[in-house]
Amino acid sequence: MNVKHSKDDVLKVGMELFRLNGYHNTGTNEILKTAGISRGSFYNFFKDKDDFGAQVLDYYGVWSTDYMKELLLDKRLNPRKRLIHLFDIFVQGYKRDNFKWGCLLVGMSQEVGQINSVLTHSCMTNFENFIDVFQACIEEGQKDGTISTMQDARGLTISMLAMYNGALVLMKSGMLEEPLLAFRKQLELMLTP
Amino acid sequence: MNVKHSKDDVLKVGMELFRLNGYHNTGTNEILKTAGISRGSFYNFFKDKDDFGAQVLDYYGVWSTDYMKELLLDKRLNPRKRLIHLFDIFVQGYKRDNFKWGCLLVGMSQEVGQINSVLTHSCMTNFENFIDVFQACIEEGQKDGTISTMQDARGLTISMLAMYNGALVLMKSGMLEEPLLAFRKQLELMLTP
DNA sequence: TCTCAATTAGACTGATCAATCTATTTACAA
DNA sequence: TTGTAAATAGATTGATCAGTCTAATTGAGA
Repeated sequence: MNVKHSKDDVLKVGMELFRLNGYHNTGTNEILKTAGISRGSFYNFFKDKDDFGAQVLDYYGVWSTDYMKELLLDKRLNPRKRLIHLFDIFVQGYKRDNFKWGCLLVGMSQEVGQINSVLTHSCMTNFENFIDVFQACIEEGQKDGTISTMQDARGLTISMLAMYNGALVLMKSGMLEEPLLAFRKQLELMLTP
Repeated sequence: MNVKHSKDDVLKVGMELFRLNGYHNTGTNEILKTAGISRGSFYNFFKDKDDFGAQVLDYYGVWSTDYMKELLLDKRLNPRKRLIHLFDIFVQGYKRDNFKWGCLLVGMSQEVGQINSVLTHSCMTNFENFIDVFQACIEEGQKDGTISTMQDARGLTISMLAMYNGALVLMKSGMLEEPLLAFRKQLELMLTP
């Protein structure tokens, strides 16, 4: 027990550094130092930095969707309220940490050149997973009448996540809470039937 | 006339490369080679890469807002139709180039670590300029009744731009046209009174 | 035409990058 | 306890990075 430097610990460090400072802006030395492991261990765990990056993306994806599913499957609230509650919690979290965290998928997908990279593909796969989780909740809400049917479930899901991602972009650019509040307001409008 | 290698030419090259492949992922050598100038000229024009990056951001900001103003001040359409027309043209443009371009502000703001960078500040300033341009149009539409007043002008503007930025993120991640279409549909819903 | 400062060319520098390599330690099975 | 493979340490490597430096070229004013 108490395995000090497991692979997951390094992935967590990578996730945090990449979210804070970007992928290319974070060197392997910083990762090694922060995680407290040696270069030998790192390259024993991961083929190269891109492989590490892809595994960090998946780690982030699983870490996020696990938490989201927990909230989006909570039958004590109707689907619309579940969504609003989830985003409220997310916004709270960003605020608590002074808006320093970005979304890893957003950051890396923009940073990585599009052709020929493992990372681009990994970003899209994880985005699609996000969409699936939210879409299920929205479909449920559209069926029981608690969510607007003005746009089909997938379109509404993508619009909603796009607006959320964009709000995070503005937040991290220095606008802090304002875009999150605007999103919060518009979210309610777009979900309400 | 026909000044081959003006400062603006280099800025344009930087804008394109940064939009395609990101800031840290684009080396000065690639910029020099693409623009066809020497290292000496580059460092005669720009103090360092960050200074170049900041000027590229401003170049992109002016280049964009000039075009947006042209469409958003076109009195032949009502404000709501102006906005929809503008985004339709933007979407058309991205499609024409196979969705390879991202938004420079989105990309760079996520890529650059937040503390102590000229670039972060430059991103926010340019975002604020974008917001001002759109907000004026939305205010006009809210006054003449062609745009929804469910959210105040600034909040609605930020929501709209957030959703657009987020759609571009998803587009560049490999989802191509789908997020743009979802945005297009939701845009109409959120603007209509 | 001459002068001199501004611009440009491109070799060069030191720092830093991802990645490799060898030696050593650890963990575990026999 | 011993044998062996996996895991780890960390010095090292070559490539590439941003940025500097000196020499050559250009262009405008006298």
